[in-house]
Amino acid sequence: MPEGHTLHRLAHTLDRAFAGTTPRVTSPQGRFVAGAALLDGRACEGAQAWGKHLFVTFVGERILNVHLGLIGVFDVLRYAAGPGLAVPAPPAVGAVRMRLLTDEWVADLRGATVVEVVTPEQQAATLARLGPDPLRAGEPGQDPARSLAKLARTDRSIAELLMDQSVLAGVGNVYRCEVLHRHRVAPFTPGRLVKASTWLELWDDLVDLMPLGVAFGQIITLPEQVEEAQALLAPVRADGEAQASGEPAAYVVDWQGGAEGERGRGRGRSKRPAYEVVSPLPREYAVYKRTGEPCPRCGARVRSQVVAGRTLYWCGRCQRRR
DNA sequence: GTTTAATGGGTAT
DNA sequence: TACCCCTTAAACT
Repeated sequence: MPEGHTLHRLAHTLDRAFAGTTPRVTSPQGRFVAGAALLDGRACEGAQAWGKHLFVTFVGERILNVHLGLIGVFDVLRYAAGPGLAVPAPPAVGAVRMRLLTDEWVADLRGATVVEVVTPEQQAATLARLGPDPLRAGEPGQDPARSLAKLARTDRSIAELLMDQSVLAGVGNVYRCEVLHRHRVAPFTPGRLVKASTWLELWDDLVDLMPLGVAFGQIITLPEQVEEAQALLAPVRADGEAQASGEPAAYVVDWQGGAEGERGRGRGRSKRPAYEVVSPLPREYAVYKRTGEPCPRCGARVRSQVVAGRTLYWCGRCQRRR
């Protein structure tokens, strides 16, 4: 279920699980056997995400590149309470393209559109094609002003531009619908008519919102939920130990929630292991997937339309073009 | 048992 | 704009 927040959370979890270890790398399903052999038995140096692209680096400049696409899933589970306990690894269920395994952690990848081993040069080429990532705001090159020149000379709609990863990296269909609604932006406004200030407001909002998505493992955009999520994070952010550890504070909730690693209620013959992310917040949105229902702000019916193969949702009244 | 939808994106037309 | 790839599970028959 991948927008940028999913990949950044995953990068962090994989980094915590495998950096500094030498995992076994296999392809139970058999479609990544050659690639897995290139990584098997090599020490893992770490994992990072840019937009929706995930990279796991191994010694010898071998980099695992994963893109989950629409339906890809990368399940990371701590199946043993500690290293060296000789707990049997869980069986690979379903179409597991690649498995990373230590005596403590297992990570199963399914359904991804891109799984390949790349060189640092190839990684750089991929990154060069990406626009700024709100989850990397403040880092060199991650500047929303970069996108303004593109906006100024295109008739493509703002809804389309938000999904263009070379304009903005990491936003997908849910974040685009919701952030446009939050700012009352008419989705079909051509890029050249979007004010620079509006673009920067959208960016700033995503910079605030997306870390909540990372921290809670779900997209949070309803104003009251954003407030609640920020309140839940506040004490964690203030935690001295977390600060000292150098971890991005927004990730810390995942320690306390024990998100990955808690076994949930299995449903019999499921093709995926059943562990659940524990989140205090129900999955609710203002407009996404709410066609015909009332806009939570003005009560008008939410509209939807397929745009270039993706369903766009918006409120016809408060996002009316002016 | 079969069809469909899902928070993506590439390539052909 | 259409079609293709990846996989699962819920919603249909």
